[in-house]
Amino acid sequence: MSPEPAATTGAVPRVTLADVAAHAGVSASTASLAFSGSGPVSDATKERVLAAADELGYAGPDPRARSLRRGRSGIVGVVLEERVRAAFLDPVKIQTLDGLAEGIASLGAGLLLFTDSGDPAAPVSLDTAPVDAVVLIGCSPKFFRQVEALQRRGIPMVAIEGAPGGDIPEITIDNREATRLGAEHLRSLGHEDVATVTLPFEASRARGPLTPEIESAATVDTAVERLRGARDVYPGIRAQVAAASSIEEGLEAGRALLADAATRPTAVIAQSDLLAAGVIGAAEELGLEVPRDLSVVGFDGIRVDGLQHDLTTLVQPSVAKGRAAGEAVVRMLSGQAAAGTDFTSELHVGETTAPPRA
Amino acid sequence: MSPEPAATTGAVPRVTLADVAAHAGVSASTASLAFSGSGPVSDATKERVLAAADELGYAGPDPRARSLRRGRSGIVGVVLEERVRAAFLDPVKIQTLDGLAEGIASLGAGLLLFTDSGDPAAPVSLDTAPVDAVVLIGCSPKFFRQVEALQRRGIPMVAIEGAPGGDIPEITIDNREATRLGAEHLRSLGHEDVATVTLPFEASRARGPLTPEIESAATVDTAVERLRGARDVYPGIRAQVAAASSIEEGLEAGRALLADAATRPTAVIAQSDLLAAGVIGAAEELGLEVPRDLSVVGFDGIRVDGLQHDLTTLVQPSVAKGRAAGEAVVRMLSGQAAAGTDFTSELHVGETTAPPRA
DNA sequence: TGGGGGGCTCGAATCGATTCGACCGTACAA
DNA sequence: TTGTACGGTCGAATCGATTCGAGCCCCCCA
Repeated sequence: MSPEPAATTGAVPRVTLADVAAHAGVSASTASLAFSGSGPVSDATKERVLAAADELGYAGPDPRARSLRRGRSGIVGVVLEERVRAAFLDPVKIQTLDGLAEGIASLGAGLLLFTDSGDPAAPVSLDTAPVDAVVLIGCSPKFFRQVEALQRRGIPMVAIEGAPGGDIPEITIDNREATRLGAEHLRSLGHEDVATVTLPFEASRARGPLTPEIESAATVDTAVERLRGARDVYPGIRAQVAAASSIEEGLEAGRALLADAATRPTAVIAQSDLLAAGVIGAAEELGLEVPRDLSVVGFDGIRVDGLQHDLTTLVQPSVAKGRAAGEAVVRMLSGQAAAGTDFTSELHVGETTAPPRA
Repeated sequence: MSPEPAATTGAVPRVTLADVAAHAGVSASTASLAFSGSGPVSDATKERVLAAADELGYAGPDPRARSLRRGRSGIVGVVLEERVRAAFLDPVKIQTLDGLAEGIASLGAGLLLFTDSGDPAAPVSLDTAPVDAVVLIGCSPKFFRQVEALQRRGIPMVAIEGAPGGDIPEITIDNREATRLGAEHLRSLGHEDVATVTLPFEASRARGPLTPEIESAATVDTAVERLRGARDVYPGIRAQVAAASSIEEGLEAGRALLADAATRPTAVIAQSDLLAAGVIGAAEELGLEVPRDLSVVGFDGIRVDGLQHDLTTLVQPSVAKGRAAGEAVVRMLSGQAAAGTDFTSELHVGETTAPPRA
């Protein structure tokens, strides 16, 4: 389009605001005012500056310089402690992220993803990134070092489901109480022999029956709390640990629990809807009908893509959690204090639970 | 831990490198050297500086200032033209993102997510963010204005599947040829009556039979190219447009195509594996057996969570695409030119295709 | 006609760190 | 002993924009 000789990539002589100002015959300060819009600049001047910018091919103020001066970068960091691939397989996390994006919308900030593992030798980490605030989603205490550094720098932080340590507002849900609700629902239907499929208890993500060792080495509160809730009603409940929250893992766990007709439970409490969908799949493989032969309770209240059943589940406000975190961030950035929030989940009784077969 | 009187959030008097230097009794330049590590600084001095930093609670160089001076922010922007929620429902995009993260690993950069829609009034947009490079994933030409601004600023860009305009290296796959391969596979099996389920043709995402109007208004190359490939073999192929790439949508489309036994095709080419899974589901609802009564070909080669079949599909290198984009970015940032890449997909013959029923 | 009050514009300081070239002293080689 | 080379340190310039306070000019009103 432009008649310029298409500069080679790399050695572009950058145009600065000062150049534009000179070209327009005004001072740099005036030019700056013209760009930021609101300042007291006459329309004529503003136009002249804009025209000069256009002529010189100026693309607007350099974000780096602007952020240094303003002290704000317009970026909110999100820490996920998993690789991208793993993190985004979980619909709840995605919804939470979506809510977060909504919550910080008023900031007009972007979300900077961190999926590193807290490795202090990582090339870029939380503490070398120009973030205005940080939201930790499901993070373990191993981030403590970085969290501390950010606190020293006065960068607001909020945690969603996970205790990274430090004095950080936490957005949580009633994992234990909610699961208890689900368990009570099963008991009220008459179930006595109930099993549970749990989320991973720690980052290594082993799969198999729950052992005391696994339980005592737990770093993921969510799994622990939901298990507690189940135990509140069924103290000796049999538990099978999944390696992740997925249908696939639910299938595995379901097969393990249901294979033996003699020890087969009449109901399963899955710690996530994906796991529940897998358990249902496993039941169907074995020719069992849900809920006639097996009741299944999930957790999350997401719509599992492709699942035909209306799942009985504990609907948690996953989007709201993200939004609350976002709003807390906004509040903290405006200098106010922010407290955490504890959300409650609701039992949705669908068509996957029924009284046990007589 | 520290005996300081826990400053209130908000009004933290920030410690700067200059303060640290003064406290350590060295100049700011030396202190800087001590932090960046590699400079010629005696061990004694370095230690002294670090100790001073520790005493003062200095959390390391301010990323904003550093990025201004260095001209690099350590951030790579990713544009998705959808909301977070929608973008991450697509496993291919996630894998691509994962590959991208891998590809830029050597930069040690974070990924800054943009999901805005190219709205020029959006508060934060691509051109006000401190990014070193930008990767556009599946973006339409409506980003042109911003793309232009970034080019003026000399910020390297790479596009994956999508033509945002401008002179940008593109990472693509052989959508047309690959689909043709799948179609030829069906023809070689003897199929004559084949239908296809397509991805959306534009952002509005209407659902239903493909009409010439929809086709001529298309902005999504992927859908168009894959349709062409199918037509290369079956010129008059009946097409049903899905509103998104999901099992749910595949179910809908499958029902529409298969409902009427009289017009029922013997095979379906789905433009994604999720759609294929849905079509299979729809077939099973109708009591059809795959592949005996219906052959189904997918596209992507992802593992559909929960799908029991070994899907016949066109396996595309989704992770490699991301990685290639990442590597191109790295190359461009080091001043070299980078060209696009056209990847090829491979036909994986699974258990969802067979000769049509005699 | 003089004084007051806006509306615009400008100069200069500032954000915080990095980096280049200069400088200094010491140790080693000639 | 003188020259040289080098490791270590420092000053000052620089990155590019924002912002505060001062100053200027013009208009309006008394």
